[in-house]
Amino acid sequence: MEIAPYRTIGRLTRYWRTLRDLAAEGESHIYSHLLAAKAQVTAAQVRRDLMVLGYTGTPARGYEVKKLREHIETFLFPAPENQQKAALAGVGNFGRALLKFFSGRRPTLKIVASFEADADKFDRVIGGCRCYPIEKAAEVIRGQDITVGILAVPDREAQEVADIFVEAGVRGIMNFARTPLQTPESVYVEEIDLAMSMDRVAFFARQARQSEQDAQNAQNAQDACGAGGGAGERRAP
Amino acid sequence: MEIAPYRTIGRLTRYWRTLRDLAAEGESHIYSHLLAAKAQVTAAQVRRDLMVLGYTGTPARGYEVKKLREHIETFLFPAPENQQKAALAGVGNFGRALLKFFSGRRPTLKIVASFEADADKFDRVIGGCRCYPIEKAAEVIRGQDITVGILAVPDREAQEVADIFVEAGVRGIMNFARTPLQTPESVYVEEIDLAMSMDRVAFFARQARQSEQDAQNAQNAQDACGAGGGAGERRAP
DNA sequence: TTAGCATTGTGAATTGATTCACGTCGATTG
DNA sequence: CAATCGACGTGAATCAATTCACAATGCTAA
Repeated sequence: MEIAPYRTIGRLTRYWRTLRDLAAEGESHIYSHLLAAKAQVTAAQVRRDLMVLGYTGTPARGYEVKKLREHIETFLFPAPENQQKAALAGVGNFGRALLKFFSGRRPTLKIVASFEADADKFDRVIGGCRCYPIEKAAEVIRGQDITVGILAVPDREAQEVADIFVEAGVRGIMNFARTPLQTPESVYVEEIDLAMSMDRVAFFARQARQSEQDAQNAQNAQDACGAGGGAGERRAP
Repeated sequence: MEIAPYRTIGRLTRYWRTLRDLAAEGESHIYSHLLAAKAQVTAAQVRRDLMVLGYTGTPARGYEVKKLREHIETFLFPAPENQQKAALAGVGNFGRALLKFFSGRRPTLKIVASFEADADKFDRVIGGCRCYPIEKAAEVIRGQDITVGILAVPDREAQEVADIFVEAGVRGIMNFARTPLQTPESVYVEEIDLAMSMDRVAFFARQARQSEQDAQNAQNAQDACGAGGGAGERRAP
């Protein structure tokens, strides 16, 4: 079941984008360390990641941009004729922004339907796709063979909608609600908890500030009185 | 510098939310395995995470909801009087949605300013905070002592804005652009690459579908001809 | 008062991902 | 044509995070 570590899959899409840009700039070859620099990882990481593809570069020229890109595409994306489809639940502020954000942009996955509990929004076309009442979800998902679901509903509704989606055949979910979902083993869930990310950023930012200030204070203390305490840092004489 | 593994910090905010809900329901105590169930992790994980707090429960009653919550607050959040402030760059569809999403909701961190390159938006109040031209960013950030930045600008501008932010004193960044940022060691960056997440969800969804279909086909093949091949699954007689 | 029990806190083991380090290869150069 | 060089692929080592497993704890009930 595990074809490749999940972080590798993520990085491959970044490499793919970089290769697209490189191709646009007319580059024909690239070395692992240059690709690494552009993706902010180490060269060894790149080489390790690319092992899953079965494609190999040459020591002299590195990787062929065109070929490597094709291999990543073959590995990551379905053939265009069976493009995957996604549906979004919850057409609030955030849901609408997601619809606009993803519309057009992703050639590999298309959002083809949205669902809402609020009757005001039914049948309107928002962000390029029709909005159905949530009761029709199972029907639409089965009818259009939708495999990916995006949950932008209020926290308390997330699990319920997820259950409907999974039952109807969805096998991958992006969950923007802050309630971690319970789903069968076979369903992949990407939890995107922005409030959590925010708290974490705030925490580490505060810590960085703190340690800068501490360093500053230590500096001042040292400047003020020549004889430092027992536990302080050592400076060159 | 490393006070706790970064994943632990993230989970602590989830525990905190759960504790808030539990308190609202009038629960006074909770066991690690129940907290774990609500946060979708293992009991051992919860206990390990809580070690960083220095608070300890009792074998008989588990953790006191009120006290544990307070300890997490003390650990994660600054005192109310020096609440942290954040600024958002890029007031497009997505930026606006983020402003609305975070406004009010986060007591621990407040978005107090937004920045834009597009002159049409200057001075308007969007999502509860004033929109400044990006040129004023350094000044506003220093003036208001903003420590956290949220980047919702187009990919190619992200690095440039990040540099301005960091120079002005920002020490934590949420980056919604798909270009990984280069920043000094001391700045914490949370890369939120939605396109990457989307690709990954699509990939694993496809894989799950595939393996279900394979299983289905294997099943049909077995049903059709009684004598299975050498490598097939065994079924109970 | 004591035995029994479920739970905590944590050292040790495990798992999974990343990095190291080196044998190999193919181009280039003198 | 042989020597040199730099980059690739990958087994092994390292590092970080999670899970295991068990001694210690303090309640409950007889």
